[in-house]
Amino acid sequence: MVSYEFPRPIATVDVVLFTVIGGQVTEPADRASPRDEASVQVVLVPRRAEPFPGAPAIPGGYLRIGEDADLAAAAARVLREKCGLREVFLEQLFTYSGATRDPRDWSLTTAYYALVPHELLRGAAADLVLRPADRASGLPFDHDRIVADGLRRLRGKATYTTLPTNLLPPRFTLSQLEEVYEAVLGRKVHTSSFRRKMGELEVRVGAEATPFLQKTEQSRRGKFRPAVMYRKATAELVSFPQYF
Amino acid sequence: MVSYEFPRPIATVDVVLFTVIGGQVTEPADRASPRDEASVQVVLVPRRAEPFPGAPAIPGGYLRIGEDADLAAAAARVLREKCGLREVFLEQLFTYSGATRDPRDWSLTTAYYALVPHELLRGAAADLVLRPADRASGLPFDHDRIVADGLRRLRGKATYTTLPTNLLPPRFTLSQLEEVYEAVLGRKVHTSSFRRKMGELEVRVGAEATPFLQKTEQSRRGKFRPAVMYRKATAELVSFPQYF
DNA sequence: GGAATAGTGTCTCTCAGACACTATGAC
DNA sequence: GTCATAGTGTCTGAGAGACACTATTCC
Repeated sequence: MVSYEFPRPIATVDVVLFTVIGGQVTEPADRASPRDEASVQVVLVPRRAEPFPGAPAIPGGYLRIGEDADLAAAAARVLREKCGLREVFLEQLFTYSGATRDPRDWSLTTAYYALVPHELLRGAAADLVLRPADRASGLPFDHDRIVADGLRRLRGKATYTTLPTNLLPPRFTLSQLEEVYEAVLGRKVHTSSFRRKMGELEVRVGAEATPFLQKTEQSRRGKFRPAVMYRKATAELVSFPQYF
Repeated sequence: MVSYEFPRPIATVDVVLFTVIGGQVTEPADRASPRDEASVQVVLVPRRAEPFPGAPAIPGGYLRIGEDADLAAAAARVLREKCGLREVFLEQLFTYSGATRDPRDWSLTTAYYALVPHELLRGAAADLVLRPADRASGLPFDHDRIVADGLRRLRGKATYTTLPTNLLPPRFTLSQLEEVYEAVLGRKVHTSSFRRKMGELEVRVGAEATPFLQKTEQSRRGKFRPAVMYRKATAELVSFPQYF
């Protein structure tokens, strides 16, 4: 039997890009203000094309089968072209589809979510818009739902993995890490328990186990007691033995 | 700016269908043999079309944009047409893509995984092939990887949700439920702890909480002590407060 | 010294793991 | 009674939650 070809749908990719601002995460070390809370933001880009030109939307675009090796490569290209970002954490979220979600034709979009430390955004594209991730609504297409799903995934994985470390630069303090977790989870964590669990977390490198968090010689200096800066032992996601 | 149309990829859906056989799950109540372990099986269908005609593969097919409302509907149609199944648990797994995964063209397939009690398979299509899910290999395309990913998802969700209940008929005993969890997780669980956690599990129905497992008047009779049969309070997935 | 943040020590209480125990029905 | 499965009671040990405490820096 010869394979019969069916009409093909529109195929696109969309990226929910998250970052964290506020608190100790982005403030200069010498800031004087009392601690304000860090918050998760979603990065939007004004649409250039029809439909909805000008409306802030999550970055996305057509799959280019002559150019993209696979969907992940297409998502990375979108981040590069629309946000000026390279080498950020990127993971597939969900594929949304349907006869009516795009006014033009039956369409299918594979959504990815990405995490970026805020400092990397500052040198990137100029037309980026930040919105609090839990209050993003009124976006075109089904982007409201995609953002909500991405945030849910981020929250879920934050409870048992080191995923939120990807929202910080390579060197960070434990206070910053705690703030990022609190921003993502939407609640305070117990400082002592948090440090205990983080400090006990190990990662296998071949046969031997090494601590996931490695002390560096650097410290972050501000108006008060300096904080030790840590780096990750691996870029991989690491799971906690138990929940938070 | 007028939207420029790019060439579209092949779009298909594939379904990893799991079931559990053996042990108390499928044996007749009066069987005399000593308990053999239950095991997770993946359901395969011999391919009818090129490429790889005749080879057992996970059921799949072209997306039909004139017929399918969305990808989930396409997956449900595939289960109906190729396996004779309706109304089984079905959830999106991952979208696989690339220029080379299908010899014909740049292709994209959204994989779903589905769970079915074995008794529903007996009245279904005749050409179905069962394979132990953890030893399925040599399948066409990238189906080996898709099955492995589906099994990993099933295992992962089994540790914190009631997902494996979908591998049992509407009425089941706690022993059967334990066997299904053991088959999925690939290890024994502690009977006492398992029953304690299952028994304590509650589900919110509006404002009030009711037990997830509801006793029925029926009991499952065999050669030995009869077992109380339970039913689920809800078809929804329920999460445990903690891990197993 | 005070203010503010960084970081630690330790108690408690919950709950999963362990396992011995009882219960029921066919024979 | 025995056999086999169904189902329970209870101890314990690990570890998250709670919170008081100490440490370091700038002023």
